[in-house]
Amino acid sequence: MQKEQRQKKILSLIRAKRIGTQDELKAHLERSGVPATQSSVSRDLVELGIVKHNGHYTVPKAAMGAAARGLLELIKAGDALVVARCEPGLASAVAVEIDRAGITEIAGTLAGEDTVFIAVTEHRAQLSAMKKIWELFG
Amino acid sequence: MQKEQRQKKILSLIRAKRIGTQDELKAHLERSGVPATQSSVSRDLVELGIVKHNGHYTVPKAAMGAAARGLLELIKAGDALVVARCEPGLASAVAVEIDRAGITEIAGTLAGEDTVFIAVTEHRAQLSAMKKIWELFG
DNA sequence: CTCTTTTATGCAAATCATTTGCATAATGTT
DNA sequence: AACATTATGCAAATGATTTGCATAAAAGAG
Repeated sequence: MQKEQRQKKILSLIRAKRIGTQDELKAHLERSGVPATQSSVSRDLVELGIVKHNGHYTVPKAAMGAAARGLLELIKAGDALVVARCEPGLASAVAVEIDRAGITEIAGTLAGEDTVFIAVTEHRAQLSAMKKIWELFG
Repeated sequence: MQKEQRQKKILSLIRAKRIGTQDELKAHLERSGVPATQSSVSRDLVELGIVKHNGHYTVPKAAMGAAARGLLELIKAGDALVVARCEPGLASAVAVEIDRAGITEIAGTLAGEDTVFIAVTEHRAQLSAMKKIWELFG
């Protein structure tokens, strides 16, 4: 699936350069080895909440919501574990928020200082749990 | 998708009647117009956390004895992990009790606030470890 | 222990959902 | 208006989940 990778690249490109059109963005993406079409770029921008302001695209605060609440990244670990990296000291807060969401495919969470282990019930649940967590913090 | 509907029916059937085998359950489902196979029923029962007790299936509720000592539920997580959900603050106590029991298929435990991760040595040990833990607290 | 019954699971096919690109419509700019 | 840019309906491609079959594993009976 290209989507996730493409959207990450879009975020970093837009933070780094001043980009004025979707075709320009498409060109940059292709130059960094990520295929793209204008259609997909258009849909990505909506999903990421990126808006055009003064003639160029910018990442709004909303897209940084997860980091603001401590969640930095989610990493798959084996078949039934997801590791959440957090800002130092915020792992418990992140874990509590995840627990409260009552996501059924999550078997349980264990928080350290800046890391949360999130056990999912089975492999097929791993991806959807990750999606739901991102939504929670989005 | 049949799955959701089938699982709902399974829950109500099991609460209403005394059902002893998966084939029996399959027959009841089909009589109420929901197609089913033993395979699917088997997988549904796991997903719903339904367990056979005294020769018939029941919707699980944490045994009183277990709850009194903090253990609320046991959940399989992937191949070699079991997650124990506990009353807030009692996870360490539960973990200590499990450790003391010296269950050989348990490789180790890690307790948080209300969650214990229980690593088992191999997949085939997962179910029997869960049984032994329930016995411990039952 | 062996035989029988019951339950679990690897695998491939079927089903269902998401993502994509194309064509083109809508919108904005000059 | 003419041109540039962005959005969207739709069908095809891709990916994920669910299912049934066949059979393995486990539990139970004798």
